[in-house]
Amino acid sequence: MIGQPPPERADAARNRQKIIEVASRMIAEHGADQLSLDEVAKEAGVGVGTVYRRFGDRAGLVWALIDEREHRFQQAFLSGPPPIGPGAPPAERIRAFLSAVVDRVMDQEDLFLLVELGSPKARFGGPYKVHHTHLAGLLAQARPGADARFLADALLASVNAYLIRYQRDERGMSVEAIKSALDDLALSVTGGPPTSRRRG
Amino acid sequence: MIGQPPPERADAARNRQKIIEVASRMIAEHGADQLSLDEVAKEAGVGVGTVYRRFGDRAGLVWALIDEREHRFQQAFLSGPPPIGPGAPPAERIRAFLSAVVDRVMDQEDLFLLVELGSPKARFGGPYKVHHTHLAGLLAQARPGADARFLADALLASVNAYLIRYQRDERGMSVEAIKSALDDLALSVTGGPPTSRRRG
DNA sequence: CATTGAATCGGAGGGTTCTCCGCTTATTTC
DNA sequence: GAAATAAGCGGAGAACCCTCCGATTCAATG
Repeated sequence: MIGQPPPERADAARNRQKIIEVASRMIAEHGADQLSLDEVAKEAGVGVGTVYRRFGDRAGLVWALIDEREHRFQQAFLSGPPPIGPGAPPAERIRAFLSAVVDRVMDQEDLFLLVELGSPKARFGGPYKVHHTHLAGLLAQARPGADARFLADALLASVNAYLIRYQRDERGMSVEAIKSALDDLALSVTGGPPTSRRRG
Repeated sequence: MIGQPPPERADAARNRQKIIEVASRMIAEHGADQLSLDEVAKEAGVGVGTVYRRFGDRAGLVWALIDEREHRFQQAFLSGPPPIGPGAPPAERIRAFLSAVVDRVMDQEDLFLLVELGSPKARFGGPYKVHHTHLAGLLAQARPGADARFLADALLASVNAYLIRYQRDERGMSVEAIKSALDDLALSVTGGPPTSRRRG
């Protein structure tokens, strides 16, 4: 989403590609929390300085890996079929979106966990801004008068990778149960049944 | 809240005290993000191994510092005067509690920021469990039939230190505005006005 | 091609977190 | 007191993140 005034040099592009390949493979083999940038550099045959020049820091590299699958996800909620895409009423799109975010996070759970313990810049950068803008737009329609941007942050905070993992592993909730509870929360926020509610 | 079968030895207690003192002073002088455990150890006149034996890791030490003010806060919502303490209706206590949590986080903002980038064990340990149990209890009363424990996690996720700081510094929201929006969210969740609502 | 200057590379090194384990000390028991 | 033993101590060192900057390489130009 940012223009690159001078196009990337050939060797730089080659190295970026190689680094991403190696990092993906090492994560698949040893798990994301074992990822050492020193080792990635050595394995990719470049200096560690090159890794940092290309990706800024550890979280930057992780975002690059996340981005590979992110585009398809964004297509779905920006221009895909309802209920997540345009066409369904806002409240319904919100619920479909949140459910999809849960799946999205589970899909690359380790990577999202890593990103979330990076710097704030990393946490709220990357795809977060896109998700937030989208959700805030829908909320503004579904619940005019409320602070849509705050609510968007609050809902996204409820689907952060750490919390989901905690609820799954420590509280023994299934992913379905999490989605159901989230659905209930979204219903409340968008003006659903005030005190009773239909079954999940 | 955990029994300690063998009481702590005198030298160990002395060292714990000394380490906490030194850490508090160093944070007051240089800021929490500059806190180096090596330096704390040297300054306290103990080996770095002693620091880790006593506090487990960096986040453990930070919790110990947070705990010093935590007790007074817990008194307030467990047995203090309404609306945060017993006596007020649950929905009102929830809103008062959330507002107080925001103040609590702002009070030791740097420390909460540090804790939140520790391991999950650190994040959901310590005071978190107490806050969660309290909030879930109130939610179960205010909104029977809903998944109170999930909702408690979701609301607490909305008041995490990173998010508050982000809203304050990047979005330019005042603490009052944050509290007001949070109040709105809590009203929705506890069965407040479905779509319109009174002004914050 | 040869030149040239800007972009890129790479790895030594500073600073940090945390582990490991032989040595020391407090406390209990006789 | 002295001996026994469990707990605690401490610092060397492994592993890691990231910075810095001289050496190198690319690609545009004549």
